[in-house]
Amino acid sequence: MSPITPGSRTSPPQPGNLTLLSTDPAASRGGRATGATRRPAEDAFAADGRSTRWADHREARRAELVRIARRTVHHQGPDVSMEEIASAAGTSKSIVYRYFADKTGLQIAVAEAVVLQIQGALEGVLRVAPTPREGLRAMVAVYLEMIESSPHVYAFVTRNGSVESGGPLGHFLDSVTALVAAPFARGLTETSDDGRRTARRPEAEPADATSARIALAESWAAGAVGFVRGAGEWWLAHRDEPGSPDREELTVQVAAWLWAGPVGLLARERRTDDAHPPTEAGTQTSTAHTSTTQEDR
Amino acid sequence: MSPITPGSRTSPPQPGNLTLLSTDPAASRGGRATGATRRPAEDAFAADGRSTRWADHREARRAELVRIARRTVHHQGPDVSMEEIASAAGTSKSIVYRYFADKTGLQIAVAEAVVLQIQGALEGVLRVAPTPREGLRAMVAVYLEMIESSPHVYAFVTRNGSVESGGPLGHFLDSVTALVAAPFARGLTETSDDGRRTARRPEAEPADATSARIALAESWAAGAVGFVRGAGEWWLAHRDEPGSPDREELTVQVAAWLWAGPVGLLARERRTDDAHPPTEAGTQTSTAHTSTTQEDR
DNA sequence: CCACAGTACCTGATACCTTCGGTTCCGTGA
DNA sequence: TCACGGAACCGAAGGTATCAGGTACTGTGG
Repeated sequence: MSPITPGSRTSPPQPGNLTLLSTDPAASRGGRATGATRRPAEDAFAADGRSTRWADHREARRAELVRIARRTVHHQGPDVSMEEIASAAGTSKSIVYRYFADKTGLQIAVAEAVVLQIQGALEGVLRVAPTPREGLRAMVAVYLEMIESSPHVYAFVTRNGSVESGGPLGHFLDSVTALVAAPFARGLTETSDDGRRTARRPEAEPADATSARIALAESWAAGAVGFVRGAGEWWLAHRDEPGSPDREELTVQVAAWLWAGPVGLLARERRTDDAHPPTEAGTQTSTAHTSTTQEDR
Repeated sequence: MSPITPGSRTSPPQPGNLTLLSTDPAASRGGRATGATRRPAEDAFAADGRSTRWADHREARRAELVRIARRTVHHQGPDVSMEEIASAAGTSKSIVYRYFADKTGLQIAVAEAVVLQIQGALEGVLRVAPTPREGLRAMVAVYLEMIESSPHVYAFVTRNGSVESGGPLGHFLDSVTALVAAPFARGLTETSDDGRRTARRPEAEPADATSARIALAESWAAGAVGFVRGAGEWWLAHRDEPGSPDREELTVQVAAWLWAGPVGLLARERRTDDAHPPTEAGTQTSTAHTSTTQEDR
């Protein structure tokens, strides 16, 4: 492959922002020299053209590498080495390492691309049928479609390389969780389950209650994503066995479960008791206290 | 540590069978010389004393290594190398590799130990309060207790090394899923949600309907485990933030969600419609068909 | 105003280091 | 003779260093 000269201005610098969910601290691992730190455009000094001239080229090249990595993973499986990816890109490892700090950086970049695509698909569906019920079903559908259409990329993106990558889940699942939590948290405050606004708690809510409600939404979202993940991976492994549902059946089933669970429960308890915090502690709160693990023996 | 000579008969050879869920194909990876293949007791030849002499020593040593590995992971984190584990055991890598085929074999063995422990704790709780509702709560509680008391071991056991390890989930999650699916599948056929027997479909059910019901139970179990996993890992990462619930609150919440979801849904639809398959396809079945991923571009 | 030297950055390659999973070999002891 | 146990060894993979180019921007002298 001939070297891409910066003057050629090959492709437009990739749609929207790749920094979705940039609040994540480890997102900075994505690229070592993305330019956000040393771009002199906002600097006091005038922009040195020798520095700025590579900006869009870098972006394009990086996106290209992400694309190639994704394709390679799709074909070769999630265990591809960096050398394989580099040679698939017609270059050598050092180039890849120039754009991504390490392998998890590349993984994060691929995950961001996939999340962006999921987000797009989701928005497309929701623009057609914007009921919350349908939104949930669309999320499940999109997730399962993705998992089926490219299980290798899914595995690559889902896998968490080491512990020290911020959260315990990979960034992909984190992003998806945030994607799911946002409308749910909104619905938790504003809308009822039939889509009509009810103006719950319009004002004068203590701050800790707010954060508790947000935490509630996030924990549910994490669990819901986990549910879809678990059911999806189970299905991926068992879908050839007799009696296993096909994707659409599973989609409907999982969406129904999730819908009947938290959303319906919240709607029900809101209908009956509003001041009561939504822990639904109807049963006793005594934990098992079985002291399950004694690792230190 | 002094070498354990085979005649010493140190510890009893670990309670019950370690071959829990031995239907799993990759469970044979657990140990290269566990004896299932070359134990001469069932062989045509008479038991050679020189061979049988080591049998219990092997078992004890293996269990000891599992214990040490677990302890080491608990302290050093899930990224310990085999050499670290070996030196923690006061020996060298080759010994470890004599008892475990590879690192995932060791991982599986540790996972089996943990699952065994979870199972024991679960049975203890259920012997006290054997209602299904309480069973679900106990499962969630045990899982979250484990995840909290030793996140490193949890991470070690949960992580799936490569793709070619049978299922996409690690054996730990597979085992836990089976653990959860079993009572649920039983309850799906026999008991109602209030614990009274209803004798549903006593006979003359087509075989495919049976397998479909089993698949339904398993998919729900996989999803439920995923839900607990997702919520638990989210909680592990966010529990220090304001508004986050403590473990007991989360336990109650998650159990309520899961209970209200599938179990309540099944109970509800059983109450209304029995012949109708439990997909609850009240809404339209048209999938999104957004064709989310095009990896091959 | 313009050519030329210098500079800043990129590309691509090869060799190298380190870590770690896994294997081989050999001595030893019951 | 058999298994044990240690230590050296191997190969793969992530990641780094350094090299030789190459191209466009910048400044300065004629």
